Amino acid sequence: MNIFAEFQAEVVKAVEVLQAEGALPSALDLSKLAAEPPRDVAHGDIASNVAMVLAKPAGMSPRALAELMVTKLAAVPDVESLSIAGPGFINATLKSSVWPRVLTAVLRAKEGYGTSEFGQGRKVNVEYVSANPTGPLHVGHVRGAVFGDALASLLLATGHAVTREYYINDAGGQVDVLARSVYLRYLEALGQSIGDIPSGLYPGDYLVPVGKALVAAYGSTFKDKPESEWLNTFRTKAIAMMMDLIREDLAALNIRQDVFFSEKSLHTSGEVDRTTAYLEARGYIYKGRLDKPKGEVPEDWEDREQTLFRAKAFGDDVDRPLKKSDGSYTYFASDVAYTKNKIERGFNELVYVLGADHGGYVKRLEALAAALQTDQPISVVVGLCQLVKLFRNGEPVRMSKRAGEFVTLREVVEEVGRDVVRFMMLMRKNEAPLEFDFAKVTEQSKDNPVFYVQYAHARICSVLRKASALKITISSPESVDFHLLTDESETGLIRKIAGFPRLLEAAAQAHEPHRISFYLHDLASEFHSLWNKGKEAPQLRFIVEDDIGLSNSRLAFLSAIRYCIANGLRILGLRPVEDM
RNA sequence: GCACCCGUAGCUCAGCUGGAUCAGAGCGCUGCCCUCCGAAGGCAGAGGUCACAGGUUCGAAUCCUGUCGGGUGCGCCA
Repeated sequence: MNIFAEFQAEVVKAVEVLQAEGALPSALDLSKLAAEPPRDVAHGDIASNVAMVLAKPAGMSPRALAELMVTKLAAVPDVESLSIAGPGFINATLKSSVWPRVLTAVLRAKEGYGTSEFGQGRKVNVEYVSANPTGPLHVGHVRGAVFGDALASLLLATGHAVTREYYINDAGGQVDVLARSVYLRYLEALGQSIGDIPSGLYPGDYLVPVGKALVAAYGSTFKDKPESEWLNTFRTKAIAMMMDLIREDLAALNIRQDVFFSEKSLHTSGEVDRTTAYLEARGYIYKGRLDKPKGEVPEDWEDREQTLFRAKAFGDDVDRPLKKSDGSYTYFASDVAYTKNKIERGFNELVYVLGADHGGYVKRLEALAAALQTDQPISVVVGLCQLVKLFRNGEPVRMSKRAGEFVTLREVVEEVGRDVVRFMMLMRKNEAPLEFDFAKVTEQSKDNPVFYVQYAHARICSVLRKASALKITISSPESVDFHLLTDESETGLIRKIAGFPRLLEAAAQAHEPHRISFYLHDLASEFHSLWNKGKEAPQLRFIVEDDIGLSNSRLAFLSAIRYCIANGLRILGLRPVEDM
């Protein structure tokens, strides 16, 4: 049940009636209509901007149009009263009978409350993490991982068909470096002394088990053999083991992706060749020279003719090379084939979650989709996640790869817990930088938003336990008398709960899961506030022992709040706690 | 040089895609509230020319242009 969506539908209906009567022009753009909670509760329950949005195309003043609308909307069953305010807002106050229905709907929907068919028919691919398969994930990956995962859940909850995807960069030079690094570990496992790992190779200890596994599988077969004999085998094995490691890291954050897509497979399947030919056939490829780069010029830069994709024609800053000087494909060529592959799988929307350092990719990804889309338009959404600054008791945590001091994802999760990590990553919108203080996020106080929200849930559970100990049980949702809830804190909370489905839709549309975090914090705050009112005013407590009917309503009401919090937390990927 | 992101209270940030007494929350500071379903909480005070200057319209923190300041990136690396 979404009172805003329902009212919106009534507004549209009223507009259509007025059109049929000839009072309004037949062609009107209704996409800007909104039914939203007014900023100020004194204005009523729902505010509509119809009159202001349609005034100009209808050739009427907003107030006059509002008057007209009101004559039609007055007949809507749930509406108690309507008023026209400010520049032409139509404010609706709903009948008090609406609120019990909202609560009943929550209790019936349970874990499903808030979900909708909003995105029905939209097939969305969310690609996130996609870290190179050369080692475990580190802190830098955490934010994108959590953001992508929560966004995917949010889209799923709002009715989109979602595929969570990881693109494995297993075709470039970095995986050869991995194989060579692993070869040293192999020799080491055979008892050879390898000394310091030469620079240019991956020094991490996490490769030691790979060396051992290779000895277990092949014995000393590859000892003293030229690279050409072992490179492929070692690379394949190492990538597989690194991906296992990465999957475990992700699991520690409660992340499970549906598709792990291999870049290499695009080459072996011939898709890169095919897509290149496809672009060629459309005249999107030409031979040409690029200008010298403006910033820091790489030392080995040379002016030469290249095979270029006309990215500029699709909004990119420069045309992009498809082949290297040795004739092999560039990474970008794989991207072309990969995008084509996604489009052929039928996605309407491609979401890319990237780190802020990949901001320069946005235009080329959009250009690719534009060039490759067929009859169905593809929308591209890029979620850029800004850096996370780590602190420990206010002191910045230094991370330098040289000194080997980089913090792994696993270390962070193990130190503060996965729910805390997830929630903190979602307390900011993705494009804002984020501060993460190890000490603060584990603090058990209201300063810590994770705790604050979890505490509200636990408190509710505590009351429900208490009630059940007193043998007060909640009757069926239909028989609860919610009209007994009349305090303004109570009605305020009910309104808040009623707004949950709308919030999820808006968050999904904007691709902003952080809105859920803020909503939950607000909801928790209103709940804690009501709780404290009960200290001063015993008649406001949830359990009123000499009034079973009232207690019953309040407990059912509490359950509704609880579903709301729990559902929000679950979409963010956290477990609601019943006890702390 | 170019592109993208950001600029809101002393600090960290919201502001629901242009709405209404809208300039907000938390922290910090000050003063209150436990005989009580969890005080691990709550209530109240205070603070900002929404970086700056123009523009668009019924209406701008929000959209456009320019300036200043911070971040990121900019050929065959992935």
